[in-house]
Amino acid sequence: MNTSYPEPARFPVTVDVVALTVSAGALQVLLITRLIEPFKGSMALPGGFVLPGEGLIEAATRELAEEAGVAEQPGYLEQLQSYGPKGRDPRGDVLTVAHLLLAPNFPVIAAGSDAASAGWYPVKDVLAGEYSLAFDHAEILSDAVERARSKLEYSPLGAAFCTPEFTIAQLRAVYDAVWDTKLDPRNFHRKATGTPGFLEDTGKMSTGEAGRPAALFRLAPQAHTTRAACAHAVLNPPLMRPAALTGQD
Amino acid sequence: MNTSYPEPARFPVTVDVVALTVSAGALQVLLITRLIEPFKGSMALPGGFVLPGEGLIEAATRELAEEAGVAEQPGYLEQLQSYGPKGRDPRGDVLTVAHLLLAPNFPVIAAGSDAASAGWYPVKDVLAGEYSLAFDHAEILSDAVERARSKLEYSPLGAAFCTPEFTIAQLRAVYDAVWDTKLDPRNFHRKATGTPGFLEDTGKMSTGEAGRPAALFRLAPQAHTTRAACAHAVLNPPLMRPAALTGQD
DNA sequence: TCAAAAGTGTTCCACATACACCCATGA
DNA sequence: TCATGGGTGTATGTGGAACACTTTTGA
Repeated sequence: MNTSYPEPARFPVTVDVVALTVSAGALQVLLITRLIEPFKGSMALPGGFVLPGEGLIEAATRELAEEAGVAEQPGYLEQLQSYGPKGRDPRGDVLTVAHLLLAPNFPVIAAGSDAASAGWYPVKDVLAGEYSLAFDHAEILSDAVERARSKLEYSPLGAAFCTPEFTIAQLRAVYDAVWDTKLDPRNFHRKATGTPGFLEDTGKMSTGEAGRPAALFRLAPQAHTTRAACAHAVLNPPLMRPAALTGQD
Repeated sequence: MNTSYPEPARFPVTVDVVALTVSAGALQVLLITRLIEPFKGSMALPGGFVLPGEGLIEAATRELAEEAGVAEQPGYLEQLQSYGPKGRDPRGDVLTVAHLLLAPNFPVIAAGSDAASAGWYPVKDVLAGEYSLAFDHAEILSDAVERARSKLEYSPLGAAFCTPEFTIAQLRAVYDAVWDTKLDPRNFHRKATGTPGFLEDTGKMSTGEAGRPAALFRLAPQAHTTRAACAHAVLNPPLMRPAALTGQD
Protein backbone atom coordinates (compact mmCIF):
# COMPACT_ATOMS: atom_id res chain seq x y z
CA MET A 1 0.00 0.00 0.00
CA ASN A 2 1.82 3.03 -1.33
CA THR A 3 1.31 6.03 0.88
CA SER A 4 4.50 7.84 -0.02
CA TYR A 5 2.70 11.12 -0.33
CA PRO A 6 2.13 12.73 -3.05
CA GLU A 7 -1.61 12.34 -2.68
CA PRO A 8 -3.00 9.21 -4.34
CA ALA A 9 -5.21 9.61 -7.39
CA ARG A 10 -8.93 9.54 -6.73
CA PHE A 11 -11.55 7.95 -8.94
CA PRO A 12 -15.32 8.16 -9.21
CA VAL A 13 -16.69 4.76 -8.20
CA THR A 14 -20.02 3.44 -9.38
CA VAL A 15 -22.04 0.37 -8.55
CA ASP A 16 -24.04 -1.41 -11.24
CA VAL A 17 -26.63 -4.06 -10.56
CA VAL A 18 -27.41 -7.00 -12.80
CA ALA A 19 -30.86 -7.86 -11.49
CA LEU A 20 -32.00 -11.23 -12.79
CA THR A 21 -35.36 -12.90 -12.48
CA VAL A 22 -37.22 -15.76 -14.10
CA SER A 23 -40.51 -15.08 -15.76
CA ALA A 24 -42.36 -16.44 -18.75
CA GLY A 25 -40.01 -19.40 -18.61
CA ALA A 26 -36.96 -17.29 -19.37
CA LEU A 27 -34.19 -15.51 -17.56
CA GLN A 28 -34.81 -11.75 -17.57
CA VAL A 29 -32.61 -8.79 -16.72
CA LEU A 30 -33.63 -5.39 -15.40
CA LEU A 31 -32.61 -2.58 -17.73
CA ILE A 32 -33.25 1.12 -17.77
CA THR A 33 -33.16 3.59 -20.61
CA ARG A 34 -30.66 6.37 -20.10
CA LEU A 35 -32.08 9.87 -20.18
CA ILE A 36 -28.75 11.67 -20.07
CA GLU A 37 -25.38 11.62 -21.76
CA PRO A 38 -23.25 9.65 -22.22
CA PHE A 39 -25.12 6.88 -24.02
CA LYS A 40 -28.37 8.85 -23.84
CA GLY A 41 -31.14 6.68 -25.19
CA SER A 42 -29.22 3.44 -24.75
CA MET A 43 -30.24 0.71 -22.39
CA ALA A 44 -28.12 0.22 -19.31
CA LEU A 45 -27.88 -1.64 -16.05
CA PRO A 46 -29.25 0.30 -13.08
CA GLY A 47 -26.46 1.85 -11.06
CA GLY A 48 -24.80 5.03 -9.97
CA PHE A 49 -22.08 6.69 -8.00
CA VAL A 50 -21.04 5.52 -4.58
CA LEU A 51 -21.44 8.23 -1.95
CA PRO A 52 -18.93 9.06 0.78
CA GLY A 53 -19.33 6.79 3.78
CA GLU A 54 -21.20 4.12 1.87
CA GLY A 55 -20.36 0.43 1.54
CA LEU A 56 -20.69 -1.25 -1.81
CA ILE A 57 -23.73 -3.41 -1.11
CA GLU A 58 -25.35 -0.43 0.55
CA ALA A 59 -24.81 1.70 -2.54
CA ALA A 60 -26.12 -1.02 -4.83
CA THR A 61 -29.25 -1.35 -2.74
CA ARG A 62 -29.82 2.39 -2.80
CA GLU A 63 -29.40 2.65 -6.56
CA LEU A 64 -31.78 -0.22 -7.10
CA ALA A 65 -34.33 1.64 -5.03
CA GLU A 66 -33.78 4.93 -6.83
CA GLU A 67 -33.74 3.65 -10.39
CA ALA A 68 -36.21 0.80 -10.26
CA GLY A 69 -38.40 1.91 -7.37
CA VAL A 70 -37.67 -1.13 -5.27
CA ALA A 71 -38.58 -0.40 -1.69
CA GLU A 72 -36.69 -3.16 0.01
CA GLN A 73 -34.18 -5.63 -1.30
CA PRO A 74 -36.27 -8.20 -3.10
CA GLY A 75 -33.81 -11.07 -3.30
CA TYR A 76 -30.22 -12.14 -2.94
CA LEU A 77 -27.56 -9.52 -3.69
CA GLU A 78 -23.85 -10.18 -3.97
CA GLN A 79 -20.85 -8.52 -5.45
CA LEU A 80 -19.89 -9.72 -8.90
CA GLN A 81 -16.67 -8.09 -10.06
CA SER A 82 -15.06 -4.73 -10.62
CA TYR A 83 -14.36 -3.21 -13.98
CA GLY A 84 -11.66 -0.99 -14.10
CA PRO A 85 -11.02 2.54 -14.32
CA LYS A 86 -9.30 2.58 -17.68
CA GLY A 87 -11.22 2.97 -20.89
CA ARG A 88 -14.82 2.23 -20.03
CA ASP A 89 -16.40 5.68 -19.71
CA PRO A 90 -15.96 8.40 -22.31
CA ARG A 91 -15.89 10.98 -19.51
CA GLY A 92 -12.72 9.52 -18.01
CA ASP A 93 -11.55 6.88 -15.56
CA VAL A 94 -14.48 5.44 -13.64
CA LEU A 95 -14.27 2.28 -11.60
CA THR A 96 -17.45 0.26 -11.37
CA VAL A 97 -18.25 -2.56 -9.00
CA ALA A 98 -20.88 -4.79 -10.56
CA HIS A 99 -23.38 -6.64 -8.42
CA LEU A 100 -25.69 -9.55 -9.01
CA LEU A 101 -29.26 -9.66 -7.74
CA LEU A 102 -31.26 -12.87 -7.93
CA ALA A 103 -34.91 -12.26 -7.17
CA PRO A 104 -38.42 -13.45 -7.84
CA ASN A 105 -40.19 -11.33 -10.41
CA PHE A 106 -40.97 -7.94 -8.88
CA PRO A 107 -42.68 -4.89 -10.37
CA VAL A 108 -40.48 -1.96 -11.36
CA ILE A 109 -41.58 1.63 -11.65
CA ALA A 110 -41.61 3.22 -15.04
CA ALA A 111 -39.24 6.10 -14.35
CA GLY A 112 -36.82 7.48 -11.78
CA SER A 113 -34.99 10.75 -11.54
CA ASP A 114 -32.45 10.08 -14.25
CA ALA A 115 -33.69 6.89 -15.82
CA ALA A 116 -36.91 5.90 -17.51
CA SER A 117 -38.57 2.73 -18.62
CA ALA A 118 -37.06 0.38 -16.10
CA GLY A 119 -38.22 -3.03 -17.19
CA TRP A 120 -37.44 -6.71 -17.64
CA TYR A 121 -35.83 -7.94 -20.84
CA PRO A 122 -35.02 -11.51 -21.85
CA VAL A 123 -31.34 -12.14 -21.22
CA LYS A 124 -31.13 -14.24 -24.36
CA ASP A 125 -32.18 -11.33 -26.57
CA VAL A 126 -29.98 -8.83 -24.77
CA LEU A 127 -26.91 -11.04 -25.03
CA ALA A 128 -27.72 -11.63 -28.69
CA GLY A 129 -27.25 -7.91 -29.18
CA GLU A 130 -30.84 -6.93 -29.86
CA TYR A 131 -30.45 -3.90 -27.64
CA SER A 132 -27.38 -1.73 -27.49
CA LEU A 133 -26.07 -1.48 -23.94
CA ALA A 134 -24.18 1.50 -22.56
CA PHE A 135 -20.55 1.35 -21.40
CA ASP A 136 -19.25 -2.20 -20.93
CA HIS A 137 -22.59 -3.37 -19.62
CA ALA A 138 -22.86 -6.14 -22.20
CA GLU A 139 -19.67 -7.68 -20.86
CA ILE A 140 -20.86 -7.25 -17.28
CA LEU A 141 -24.19 -8.90 -18.08
CA SER A 142 -22.42 -11.80 -19.72
CA ASP A 143 -20.21 -12.33 -16.67
CA ALA A 144 -23.21 -12.05 -14.37
CA VAL A 145 -25.19 -14.66 -16.25
CA GLU A 146 -22.29 -17.08 -16.16
CA ARG A 147 -21.94 -16.47 -12.42
CA ALA A 148 -25.64 -17.09 -11.88
CA ARG A 149 -25.48 -20.30 -13.90
CA SER A 150 -22.67 -21.72 -11.85
CA LYS A 151 -24.21 -20.52 -8.58
CA LEU A 152 -27.18 -22.79 -9.16
CA GLU A 153 -24.91 -25.79 -9.30
CA TYR A 154 -23.40 -25.70 -5.89
CA SER A 155 -25.54 -23.30 -3.89
CA PRO A 156 -29.18 -23.20 -2.89
CA LEU A 157 -29.59 -19.83 -4.60
CA GLY A 158 -31.95 -21.15 -7.24
CA ALA A 159 -34.56 -20.61 -4.54
CA ALA A 160 -33.72 -16.88 -4.54
CA PHE A 161 -35.68 -16.68 -7.79
CA CYS A 162 -38.75 -18.15 -6.11
CA THR A 163 -41.31 -16.76 -3.70
CA PRO A 164 -40.76 -17.83 -0.07
CA GLU A 165 -42.88 -20.93 -0.58
CA PHE A 166 -42.62 -22.81 -3.84
CA THR A 167 -43.16 -26.17 -5.46
CA ILE A 168 -40.42 -28.37 -6.82
CA ALA A 169 -41.76 -27.70 -10.30
CA GLN A 170 -41.36 -23.95 -9.82
CA LEU A 171 -37.80 -24.47 -8.66
CA ARG A 172 -37.14 -26.71 -11.62
CA ALA A 173 -38.52 -24.05 -13.94
CA VAL A 174 -35.86 -21.73 -12.54
CA TYR A 175 -33.09 -24.18 -13.34
CA ASP A 176 -34.53 -24.81 -16.78
CA ALA A 177 -34.67 -21.09 -17.50
CA VAL A 178 -31.24 -20.21 -16.16
CA TRP A 179 -29.48 -23.18 -17.73
CA ASP A 180 -31.71 -23.27 -20.81
CA THR A 181 -32.36 -26.96 -20.27
CA LYS A 182 -35.25 -29.32 -19.76
CA LEU A 183 -34.27 -31.26 -16.68
CA ASP A 184 -36.06 -34.50 -15.98
CA PRO A 185 -38.85 -33.64 -13.51
CA ARG A 186 -38.58 -36.96 -11.70
CA ASN A 187 -34.85 -36.95 -11.20
CA PHE A 188 -34.89 -33.28 -10.26
CA HIS A 189 -37.54 -33.93 -7.66
CA ARG A 190 -35.52 -36.67 -6.06
CA LYS A 191 -32.31 -34.67 -6.16
CA ALA A 192 -33.82 -31.46 -4.78
CA THR A 193 -35.77 -33.09 -1.97
CA GLY A 194 -32.94 -35.51 -1.24
CA THR A 195 -30.21 -32.91 -0.83
CA PRO A 196 -29.70 -32.41 2.90
CA GLY A 197 -29.93 -28.82 4.09
CA PHE A 198 -31.59 -27.52 0.95
CA LEU A 199 -35.39 -27.67 1.21
CA GLU A 200 -37.89 -27.90 4.00
CA ASP A 201 -41.43 -29.20 3.57
CA THR A 202 -44.04 -26.68 4.70
CA GLY A 203 -46.70 -29.37 4.94
CA LYS A 204 -48.89 -27.25 2.68
CA MET A 205 -49.98 -28.10 -0.86
CA SER A 206 -50.37 -25.99 -3.97
CA THR A 207 -53.87 -25.72 -5.38
CA GLY A 208 -55.68 -24.42 -8.40
CA GLU A 209 -53.29 -25.67 -11.06
CA ALA A 210 -53.93 -28.46 -13.49
CA GLY A 211 -52.76 -31.87 -12.36
CA ARG A 212 -52.01 -33.30 -9.00
CA PRO A 213 -51.32 -30.71 -6.27
CA ALA A 214 -47.66 -30.31 -5.36
CA ALA A 215 -46.11 -29.99 -1.93
CA LEU A 216 -44.91 -26.51 -1.00
CA PHE A 217 -41.35 -26.13 0.19
CA ARG A 218 -39.25 -23.36 1.63
CA LEU A 219 -35.49 -22.95 1.88
CA ALA A 220 -34.11 -24.88 4.83
CA PRO A 221 -33.02 -22.53 7.65
CA GLN A 222 -29.34 -23.42 7.26
CA ALA A 223 -29.49 -22.44 3.58
CA HIS A 224 -30.97 -19.02 4.19
CA THR A 225 -28.92 -16.98 1.82
CA THR A 226 -31.65 -14.50 1.00
CA ARG A 227 -30.80 -12.56 4.09
CA ALA A 228 -27.15 -11.86 3.51
CA ALA A 229 -25.78 -13.70 6.56
CA CYS A 230 -24.51 -17.07 5.38
CA ALA A 231 -24.20 -16.94 1.61
CA HIS A 232 -21.74 -19.78 1.79
CA ALA A 233 -24.13 -22.70 2.09
CA VAL A 234 -23.08 -25.38 -0.33
CA LEU A 235 -24.97 -28.17 -2.02
CA ASN A 236 -22.98 -31.33 -1.69
CA PRO A 237 -22.96 -33.10 -4.01
CA PRO A 238 -23.77 -30.28 -6.43
CA LEU A 239 -26.70 -30.21 -8.81
CA MET A 240 -24.64 -30.59 -11.96
CA ARG A 241 -25.74 -28.95 -15.15
CA PRO A 242 -25.45 -31.08 -18.26
CA ALA A 243 -21.83 -31.05 -19.48
CA ALA A 244 -22.84 -29.62 -22.84
CA LEU A 245 -23.65 -26.32 -21.14
CA THR A 246 -20.42 -25.59 -19.36
CA GLY A 247 -19.05 -24.19 -22.57
CA GLN A 248 -16.67 -26.94 -23.64
CA ASP A 249 -16.01 -30.56 -24.14
CA MET B 1 -25.70 5.84 -13.46
CA ASN B 2 -26.33 9.06 -11.64
CA THR B 3 -24.65 11.96 -13.37
CA SER B 4 -27.03 14.62 -12.17
CA TYR B 5 -24.16 16.96 -11.47
CA PRO B 6 -23.10 17.86 -8.56
CA GLU B 7 -19.75 16.20 -9.11
CA PRO B 8 -19.60 12.60 -7.94
CA ALA B 9 -17.47 11.72 -4.91
CA ARG B 10 -14.00 10.40 -5.66
CA PHE B 11 -12.18 7.68 -3.78
CA PRO B 12 -8.60 6.48 -3.57
CA VAL B 13 -8.50 3.00 -5.09
CA THR B 14 -5.90 0.41 -4.20
CA VAL B 15 -5.11 -3.03 -5.51
CA ASP B 16 -3.94 -5.77 -3.17
CA VAL B 17 -2.45 -9.05 -4.28
CA VAL B 18 -2.83 -12.35 -2.51
CA ALA B 19 0.12 -14.20 -4.02
CA LEU B 20 -0.04 -17.90 -3.24
CA THR B 21 2.50 -20.61 -3.89
CA VAL B 22 3.20 -24.13 -2.73
CA SER B 23 6.50 -24.91 -1.11
CA ALA B 24 7.67 -27.24 1.60
CA GLY B 25 4.42 -29.11 1.13
CA ALA B 26 2.31 -26.19 2.28
CA LEU B 27 0.39 -23.30 0.83
CA GLN B 28 2.31 -20.06 1.33
CA VAL B 29 1.31 -16.42 0.98
CA LEU B 30 3.51 -13.46 0.10
CA LEU B 31 3.50 -10.82 2.84
CA ILE B 32 5.42 -7.63 3.36
CA THR B 33 6.17 -5.73 6.51
CA ARG B 34 4.82 -2.20 6.47
CA LEU B 35 7.40 0.53 6.98
CA ILE B 36 4.93 3.38 7.24
CA GLU B 37 1.74 4.30 9.01
CA PRO B 38 -0.98 3.17 9.29
CA PHE B 39 -0.24 -0.30 10.61
CA LYS B 40 3.49 0.40 10.60
CA GLY B 41 5.29 -2.80 11.53
CA SER B 42 2.33 -5.03 10.71
CA MET B 43 2.38 -7.61 7.97
CA ALA B 44 0.27 -6.85 4.91
CA LEU B 45 -0.54 -8.04 1.44
CA PRO B 46 1.49 -6.31 -1.26
CA GLY B 47 -0.53 -3.61 -2.97
CA GLY B 48 -0.90 0.07 -3.55
CA PHE B 49 -2.81 2.87 -5.18
CA VAL B 50 -4.11 2.64 -8.70
CA LEU B 51 -2.69 5.36 -10.94
CA PRO B 52 -4.67 7.43 -13.45
CA GLY B 53 -5.02 5.61 -16.75
CA GLU B 54 -4.31 2.19 -15.29
CA GLY B 55 -6.42 -0.94 -15.46
CA LEU B 56 -6.78 -3.10 -12.36
CA ILE B 57 -4.69 -6.08 -13.45
CA GLU B 58 -2.10 -3.66 -14.74
CA ALA B 59 -1.90 -1.94 -11.36
CA ALA B 60 -1.72 -5.25 -9.52
CA THR B 61 1.14 -6.39 -11.73
CA ARG B 62 3.00 -3.15 -11.16
CA GLU B 63 2.62 -3.29 -7.39
CA LEU B 64 3.81 -6.86 -7.34
CA ALA B 65 6.91 -5.76 -9.21
CA GLU B 66 7.50 -2.79 -6.96
CA GLU B 67 6.94 -4.47 -3.62
CA ALA B 68 8.24 -7.97 -4.25
CA GLY B 69 10.73 -7.30 -7.02
CA VAL B 70 9.02 -9.57 -9.49
CA ALA B 71 10.24 -8.71 -12.96
CA GLU B 72 7.48 -10.33 -14.99
CA GLN B 73 4.24 -11.91 -13.92
CA PRO B 74 5.25 -15.28 -12.55
CA GLY B 75 1.90 -17.08 -12.67
CA TYR B 76 -1.81 -16.72 -13.06
CA LEU B 77 -3.37 -13.47 -11.88
CA GLU B 78 -7.08 -12.79 -11.59
CA GLN B 79 -9.33 -10.39 -9.78
CA LEU B 80 -10.72 -11.63 -6.51
CA GLN B 81 -13.16 -9.13 -5.04
CA SER B 82 -13.51 -5.52 -3.98
CA TYR B 83 -13.72 -4.36 -0.41
CA GLY B 84 -15.76 -1.34 0.09
CA PRO B 85 -14.75 2.13 0.79
CA LYS B 86 -16.42 2.30 4.17
CA GLY B 87 -14.55 1.53 7.35
CA ARG B 88 -11.46 -0.34 6.31
CA ASP B 89 -8.74 2.31 6.42
CA PRO B 90 -8.23 4.63 9.40
CA ARG B 91 -7.31 7.44 6.99
CA GLY B 92 -10.76 7.42 5.40
CA ASP B 93 -12.74 5.75 2.64
CA VAL B 94 -10.46 3.65 0.45
CA LEU B 95 -11.74 1.09 -1.99
CA THR B 96 -9.48 -1.89 -2.60
CA VAL B 97 -9.69 -4.44 -5.37
CA ALA B 98 -8.08 -7.66 -4.20
CA HIS B 99 -6.36 -9.96 -6.67
CA LEU B 100 -5.26 -13.56 -6.56
CA LEU B 101 -1.93 -14.76 -7.95
CA LEU B 102 -1.21 -18.47 -8.25
CA ALA B 103 2.43 -19.10 -9.04
CA PRO B 104 5.28 -21.54 -8.65
CA ASN B 105 7.64 -20.57 -5.87
CA PHE B 106 9.59 -17.51 -6.95
CA PRO B 107 12.25 -15.52 -5.11
CA VAL B 108 11.22 -12.16 -3.66
CA ILE B 109 13.51 -9.27 -2.92
CA ALA B 110 14.06 -8.28 0.62
CA ALA B 111 12.87 -4.68 0.43
CA GLY B 112 11.13 -2.18 -1.83
CA SER B 113 10.59 1.53 -1.56
CA ASP B 114 7.92 1.42 1.11
CA ALA B 115 7.90 -2.21 2.17
CA ALA B 116 10.54 -4.49 3.61
CA SER B 117 10.95 -8.19 4.24
CA ALA B 118 8.73 -9.45 1.47
CA GLY B 119 8.60 -13.17 2.05
CA TRP B 120 6.55 -16.34 2.00
CA TYR B 121 4.54 -17.36 5.05
CA PRO B 122 2.50 -20.51 5.61
CA VAL B 123 -1.15 -19.69 5.01
CA LYS B 124 -2.15 -21.98 7.84
CA ASP B 125 -0.17 -19.99 10.38
CA VAL B 126 -1.30 -16.65 9.02
CA LEU B 127 -4.97 -17.63 9.06
CA ALA B 128 -4.51 -18.96 12.57
CA GLY B 129 -3.62 -15.42 13.59
CA GLU B 130 0.07 -15.89 14.29
CA TYR B 131 0.84 -12.64 12.51
CA SER B 132 -1.27 -9.53 12.75
CA LEU B 133 -2.33 -8.35 9.33
CA ALA B 134 -3.01 -4.72 8.43
CA PHE B 135 -6.43 -3.40 7.38
CA ASP B 136 -8.91 -6.14 6.46
CA HIS B 137 -6.18 -8.24 4.90
CA ALA B 138 -6.97 -11.26 7.05
CA GLU B 139 -10.46 -11.35 5.61
CA ILE B 140 -9.12 -10.88 2.10
CA LEU B 141 -6.62 -13.70 2.55
CA SER B 142 -9.33 -15.97 3.84
CA ASP B 143 -11.53 -15.25 0.81
CA ALA B 144 -8.57 -15.75 -1.52
CA VAL B 145 -7.70 -19.14 -0.09
CA GLU B 146 -11.26 -20.32 -0.41
CA ARG B 147 -11.30 -19.13 -4.02
CA ALA B 148 -8.03 -20.94 -4.75
CA ARG B 149 -9.35 -24.12 -3.20
CA SER B 150 -12.45 -24.17 -5.33
CA LYS B 151 -10.51 -23.14 -8.45
CA LEU B 152 -8.56 -26.38 -8.28
CA GLU B 153 -11.74 -28.37 -8.48
CA TYR B 154 -13.06 -27.26 -11.80
CA SER B 155 -10.18 -25.51 -13.52
CA PRO B 156 -6.72 -26.58 -14.61
CA LEU B 157 -5.17 -23.85 -12.46
CA GLY B 158 -3.47 -26.29 -10.12
CA ALA B 159 -0.80 -26.32 -12.79
CA ALA B 160 -0.27 -22.59 -12.26
CA PHE B 161 1.57 -23.55 -9.06
CA CYS B 162 3.96 -25.75 -11.03
CA THR B 163 6.88 -25.02 -13.30
CA PRO B 164 6.04 -25.30 -17.02
CA GLU B 165 6.95 -29.00 -17.01
CA PHE B 166 5.98 -31.10 -14.04
CA THR B 167 5.27 -34.62 -12.90
CA ILE B 168 1.91 -35.90 -11.78
CA ALA B 169 3.33 -36.23 -8.29
CA GLN B 170 4.29 -32.56 -8.23
CA LEU B 171 0.80 -31.63 -9.34
CA ARG B 172 -0.68 -33.88 -6.72
CA ALA B 173 1.51 -32.24 -4.09
CA VAL B 174 -0.15 -28.95 -5.06
CA TYR B 175 -3.62 -30.37 -4.52
CA ASP B 176 -2.55 -31.93 -1.25
CA ALA B 177 -1.12 -28.64 -0.02
CA VAL B 178 -4.01 -26.44 -1.12
CA TRP B 179 -6.72 -28.79 0.06
CA ASP B 180 -4.74 -30.08 3.04
CA THR B 181 -5.42 -33.65 1.96
CA LYS B 182 -3.52 -36.76 1.05
CA LEU B 183 -5.05 -37.80 -2.23
CA ASP B 184 -4.50 -41.34 -3.43
CA PRO B 185 -1.51 -41.16 -5.84
CA ARG B 186 -2.88 -43.88 -8.09
CA ASN B 187 -6.36 -42.51 -8.48
CA PHE B 188 -5.06 -38.99 -8.88
CA HIS B 189 -2.76 -40.15 -11.64
CA ARG B 190 -5.59 -41.74 -13.55
CA LYS B 191 -7.90 -38.78 -13.05
CA ALA B 192 -5.33 -36.14 -14.03
CA THR B 193 -4.02 -37.92 -17.09
CA GLY B 194 -7.51 -39.08 -18.06
CA THR B 195 -9.16 -35.66 -18.00
CA PRO B 196 -9.37 -34.49 -21.60
CA GLY B 197 -7.87 -31.07 -22.30
CA PHE B 198 -5.91 -30.90 -19.06
CA LEU B 199 -2.42 -32.33 -19.47
CA GLU B 200 -0.12 -33.04 -22.36
CA ASP B 201 2.74 -35.54 -22.24
CA THR B 202 6.09 -33.96 -23.09
CA GLY B 203 7.66 -37.36 -23.79
CA LYS B 204 10.40 -36.48 -21.32
CA MET B 205 11.05 -38.13 -17.99
CA SER B 206 12.14 -36.76 -14.64
CA THR B 207 15.49 -37.92 -13.33
CA GLY B 208 17.61 -37.79 -10.21
CA GLU B 209 14.89 -38.51 -7.68
CA ALA B 210 14.50 -41.70 -5.75
CA GLY B 211 12.22 -44.29 -7.28
CA ARG B 212 11.07 -44.84 -10.80
CA PRO B 213 11.36 -41.79 -13.09
CA ALA B 214 8.07 -40.01 -13.75
CA ALA B 215 6.77 -38.69 -17.04
CA LEU B 216 6.87 -34.91 -17.44
CA PHE B 217 3.69 -33.15 -18.46
CA ARG B 218 2.73 -29.64 -19.43
CA LEU B 219 -0.64 -27.90 -19.48
CA ALA B 220 -2.55 -28.79 -22.63
CA PRO B 221 -2.70 -25.86 -25.07
CA GLN B 222 -6.45 -25.41 -24.69
CA ALA B 223 -6.03 -25.07 -20.93
CA HIS B 224 -3.40 -22.36 -21.12
CA THR B 225 -4.62 -20.09 -18.42
CA THR B 226 -1.22 -18.89 -17.36
CA ARG B 227 -1.20 -16.42 -20.18
CA ALA B 228 -4.34 -14.51 -19.39
CA ALA B 229 -6.22 -15.30 -22.61
CA CYS B 230 -8.74 -18.06 -21.84
CA ALA B 231 -9.03 -18.35 -18.08
CA HIS B 232 -12.33 -20.09 -18.52
CA ALA B 233 -11.15 -23.59 -19.30
CA VAL B 234 -13.13 -26.04 -17.25
CA LEU B 235 -12.42 -29.53 -16.03
CA ASN B 236 -15.41 -31.70 -16.70
CA PRO B 237 -16.05 -33.67 -14.66
CA PRO B 238 -14.35 -31.71 -11.90
CA LEU B 239 -11.63 -33.02 -9.65
CA MET B 240 -13.75 -33.11 -6.53
CA ARG B 241 -12.20 -32.46 -3.18
CA PRO B 242 -13.30 -34.76 -0.38
CA ALA B 243 -16.68 -33.61 0.93
CA ALA B 244 -15.34 -33.14 4.43
CA LEU B 245 -13.34 -30.15 3.23
CA THR B 246 -16.05 -28.03 1.66
CA GLY B 247 -16.88 -26.73 5.07
CA GLN B 248 -20.24 -28.31 5.76
CA ASP B 249 -22.41 -31.38 5.59
C1' DT C 1 -62.96 -40.51 -18.47
C1' DC C 2 -59.09 -38.16 -19.98
C1' DA C 3 -55.19 -34.97 -19.76
C1' DA C 4 -51.74 -33.21 -16.92
C1' DA C 5 -48.70 -32.85 -13.45
C1' DA C 6 -46.73 -35.03 -8.85
C1' DG C 7 -44.15 -38.36 -7.03
C1' DT C 8 -41.93 -43.45 -6.59
C1' DG C 9 -39.36 -47.55 -8.12
C1' DT C 10 -36.02 -49.60 -10.95
C1' DT C 11 -32.43 -50.39 -14.28
C1' DC C 12 -28.16 -49.15 -16.20
C1' DC C 13 -23.81 -47.10 -16.32
C1' DA C 14 -20.06 -43.73 -15.38
C1' DC C 15 -17.02 -42.77 -12.14
C1' DA C 16 -14.92 -42.27 -7.33
C1' DT C 17 -12.69 -45.14 -3.92
C1' DA C 18 -9.78 -48.58 -2.25
C1' DC C 19 -6.16 -51.37 -2.85
C1' DA C 20 -3.38 -55.41 -5.00
C1' DC C 21 0.20 -55.60 -7.96
C1' DC C 22 4.01 -54.78 -11.22
C1' DC C 23 7.77 -51.49 -13.04
C1' DA C 24 12.00 -48.70 -12.95
C1' DT C 25 15.21 -46.33 -10.73
C1' DG C 26 18.93 -45.02 -6.74
C1' DA C 27 21.43 -46.65 -2.87
C1' DT D 1 18.59 -56.74 -3.22
C1' DC D 2 15.97 -53.51 -1.05
C1' DA D 3 13.55 -49.14 -0.55
C1' DT D 4 11.03 -45.70 -2.97
C1' DG D 5 8.03 -43.83 -5.79
C1' DG D 6 5.59 -44.42 -10.82
C1' DG D 7 2.01 -46.44 -13.02
C1' DT D 8 -1.85 -50.21 -14.22
C1' DG D 9 -5.59 -53.41 -13.19
C1' DT D 10 -9.65 -54.53 -10.80
C1' DA D 11 -13.50 -54.94 -7.43
C1' DT D 12 -16.99 -52.37 -4.98
C1' DG D 13 -20.24 -48.70 -4.10
C1' DT D 14 -22.62 -44.38 -4.98
C1' DG D 15 -25.14 -41.49 -7.60
C1' DG D 16 -26.78 -39.55 -12.17
C1' DA D 17 -29.69 -40.54 -16.43
C1' DA D 18 -33.51 -42.68 -18.36
C1' DC D 19 -37.94 -44.18 -18.00
C1' DA D 20 -42.05 -47.28 -16.50
C1' DC D 21 -45.58 -46.68 -13.41
C1' DT D 22 -48.90 -45.06 -9.85
C1' DT D 23 -51.34 -41.02 -7.67
C1' DT D 24 -54.28 -36.99 -7.58
C1' DT D 25 -56.14 -33.24 -9.24
C1' DG D 26 -59.04 -30.10 -13.08
C1' DA D 27 -61.82 -30.21 -17.19
